[in-house]
Amino acid sequence: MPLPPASDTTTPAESGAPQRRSRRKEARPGELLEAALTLFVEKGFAATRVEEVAARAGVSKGTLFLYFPSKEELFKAVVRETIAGRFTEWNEEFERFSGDSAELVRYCMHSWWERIGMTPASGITKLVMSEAGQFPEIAAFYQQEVIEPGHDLIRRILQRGVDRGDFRPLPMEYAVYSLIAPMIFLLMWKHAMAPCCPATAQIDPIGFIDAQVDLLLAGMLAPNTSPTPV
Amino acid sequence: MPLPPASDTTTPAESGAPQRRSRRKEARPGELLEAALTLFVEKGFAATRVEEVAARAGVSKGTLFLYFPSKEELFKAVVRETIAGRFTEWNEEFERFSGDSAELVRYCMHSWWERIGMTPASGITKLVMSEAGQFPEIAAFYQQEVIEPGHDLIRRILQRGVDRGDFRPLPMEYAVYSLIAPMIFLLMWKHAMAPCCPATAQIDPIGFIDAQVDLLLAGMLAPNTSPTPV
Amino acid sequence: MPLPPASDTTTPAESGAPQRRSRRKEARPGELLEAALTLFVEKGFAATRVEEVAARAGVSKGTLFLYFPSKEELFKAVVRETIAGRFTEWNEEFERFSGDSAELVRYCMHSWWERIGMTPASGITKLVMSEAGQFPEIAAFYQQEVIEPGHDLIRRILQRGVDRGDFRPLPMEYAVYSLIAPMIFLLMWKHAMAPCCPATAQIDPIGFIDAQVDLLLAGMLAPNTSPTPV
Amino acid sequence: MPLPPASDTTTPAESGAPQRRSRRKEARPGELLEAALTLFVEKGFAATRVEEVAARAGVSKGTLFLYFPSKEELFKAVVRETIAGRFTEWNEEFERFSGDSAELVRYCMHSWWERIGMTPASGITKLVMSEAGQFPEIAAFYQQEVIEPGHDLIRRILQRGVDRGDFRPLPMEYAVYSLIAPMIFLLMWKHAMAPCCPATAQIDPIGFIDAQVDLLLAGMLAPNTSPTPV
DNA sequence: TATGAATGAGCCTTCATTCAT
DNA sequence: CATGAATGAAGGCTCATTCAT
Repeated sequence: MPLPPASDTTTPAESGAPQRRSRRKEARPGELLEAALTLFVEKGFAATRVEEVAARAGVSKGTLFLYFPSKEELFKAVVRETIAGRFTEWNEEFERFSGDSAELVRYCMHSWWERIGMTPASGITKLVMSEAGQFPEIAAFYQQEVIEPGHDLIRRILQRGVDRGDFRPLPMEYAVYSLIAPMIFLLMWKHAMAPCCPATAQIDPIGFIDAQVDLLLAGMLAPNTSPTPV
Repeated sequence: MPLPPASDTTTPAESGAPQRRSRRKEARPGELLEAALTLFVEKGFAATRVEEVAARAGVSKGTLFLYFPSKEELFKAVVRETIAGRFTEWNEEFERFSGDSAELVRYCMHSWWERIGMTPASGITKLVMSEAGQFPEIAAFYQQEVIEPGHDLIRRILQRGVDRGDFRPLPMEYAVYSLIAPMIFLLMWKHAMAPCCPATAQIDPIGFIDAQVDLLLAGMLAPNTSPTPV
Repeated sequence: MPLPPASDTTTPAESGAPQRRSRRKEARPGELLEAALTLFVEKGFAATRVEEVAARAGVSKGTLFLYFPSKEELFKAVVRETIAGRFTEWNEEFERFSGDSAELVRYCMHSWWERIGMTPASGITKLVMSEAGQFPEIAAFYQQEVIEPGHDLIRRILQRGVDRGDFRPLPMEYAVYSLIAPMIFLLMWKHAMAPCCPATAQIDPIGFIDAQVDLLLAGMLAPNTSPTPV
Repeated sequence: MPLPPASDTTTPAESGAPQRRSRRKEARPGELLEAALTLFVEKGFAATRVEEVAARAGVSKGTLFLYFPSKEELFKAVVRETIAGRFTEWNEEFERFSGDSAELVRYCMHSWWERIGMTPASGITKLVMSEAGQFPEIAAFYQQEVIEPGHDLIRRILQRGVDRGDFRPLPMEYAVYSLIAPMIFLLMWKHAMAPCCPATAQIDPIGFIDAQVDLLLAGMLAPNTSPTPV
């Protein structure tokens, strides 16, 4: 995973002496991208000031422009960085998987939650969707680099299920979205609505995912297969 | 309903001779809200200039501030006005419905598409989710006025199905989202990604809804119930 | 003359009540152009802040951008405005002139000094030459709209002298510059060096012009013509 | 002369094997001044970035500030270094000259063109005039070190002509400018307008100088002297 | 009420200058 | 000496908001 796993919200450079003008050319872009990710997700693109991003990364405004030629390019870099090359790994896992397709589906969904959904990277999708109108280019890029591969991976998983006789025949072009929709929904919920909603309206992600998988599998499983409980 | 029924994109010619140049004063706020809705949905809150909104409504920038004290208040008014009181009508329809629960579910989803999903009103949801971070109060309001009632309506529909023996027992707190998620997804897709995606990646809404309903019903129907074809 | 004759250095809006937010749409561009002319000439393009220009014109920074989309366009407008349509007038004067060519030449030079050289408009030439590297487009425009017409007018004057037998045959392509060069020199001197030079090094423009004309005419006059004293 | 005689545009290879990578420390300031001269002339003071100057001199930005405390001081140094002590040489040539004054004038002008006008050093004059408003002190310095001596040299040449009876009596204070003006004009033209003008508007320097000299001499020569052809 | 000229705070971006290495 | 990463003040430009008409 490109983002350091544990540095979610804290300021990155808090080790030892707080020396001004520290020279960390290698580390800077990463720190800036991380700060930008957090702030963009939190406040949106327009409402985030580059100065805030710089401050959160522990550098001055000018330094940011040393690494990214503009706020827009910073945004693009955030998107690119956060999603880069995650699918190779997943495709391989899928190829290696030898068990029941229902289990594979459930594993996939949980795995997505752990690696994307619950990490700050999940904010990226929300971000892209929110700002797509302003950055069609970024949206198209995201579609190509994330949605399309994800779509294909899920399609292959379902097709495997059908081919193995685990699942009954499915209308692939739409069935794929039966798995994607709950994830997108969860993510939008988490980033958009959850912070504004009362405790009673919160959603437990694990429960949510399990329930969606249960219901979908119940609809997809081949007739004489025994259902897969959680 | 706050939006005049026939005024999807053009200014309505409500009375016989609409007198091109007669400015109907009472209509002003409505025209401004409509213009604002369209532009906010299209470009987001920050990227929409009040001058554009005014121009699209056919008035001057100053006039806008005569009706709305600030851009933020305009935004809030757009959301408030656009989403009010749609559920009374739907609740009544639900109460009157006497057929099979599967049919009811399908009818609900299609009805949603026709009355919300395919109209500009659908943009509101996209808008609220995109700007929730900036307008928590509006998001909470939306949660209260739209999500909560919608949630309840769907819950009652599902409960009715279970009570009538149409559906097998369902984990209500999550099952509701099985219907909501595809709608939210469709709507975000339509407003965010679709405009940036190639023709091959487009989604046919009717096909999409039917497929989701099929699969979900297949998972929800009571064991010995005959399935509901499209 | 496009520039109001008497308002060279003073702030323009100093009549009666200093009411803020005065609405003077017609007057604004002129006031701004005048302020810009003065400041650009005085400090150069880069060293002049738009805010200063606005302040000198008695308006706020924002107002300037209401009339000129950018500092660069303001600069271009200054150049265009200051030189617009001066040559039609001069061409007509030339056509009407019926006297001796030597007198015509002398009249021309003095006339140039009175109408351009001694007015703030003269700063424009200095400005264009100084900033030509940065604004090739402006320089080309100036060449077309000012230098070329001026060149042609002088050429016709000289040709008239030769044709009438007032002057001996002249190498036109270069002789024209014999008149242009002293003007340009005087102007560069006035705007660049004069302010920095001791009193002993100052040049009296009238004396300078007369002396140049005397010497040049002495070289140009046809052999048997009696010389034209000052 | 401050500029190494052969280093007009390229880095000089003074010693036999110049050792591409051996950084001759003593040469640094010279290389920087040369780079700065070129860029300042080309783009003006404000539009030239110190980083560019450093890059062109093959050093880092920091190094530049090791030799010059500020951009302004760099500018002043460029002017100071480039123009110093050229007149001793010329004064000597003048003292040695024994021929006709008309020839001396023509020689002078051509000599100026070859040693200054056509070399990058000519850019200095353009530079000083363009930036005089920003650097009055530099302009005064230039006046003292270049204009004044040049002025005096020309005055002596003309006086010699008058004294020898080669020229008719001349109003010295202005006649001097009859020779200076064409040079300044040529130089401004070359550096400011020429790069922006169409081929038809270009000026051939040699032709220009000869024509100016011809005309001026025709006006200055004593009545019974035979004219000096090119 | 409606207008649109005017305002000015705010933001992105540049670049001369500094300084730890 | 040399480097180049880092700084931060400054300036162009935008746009929500005000207000005289």
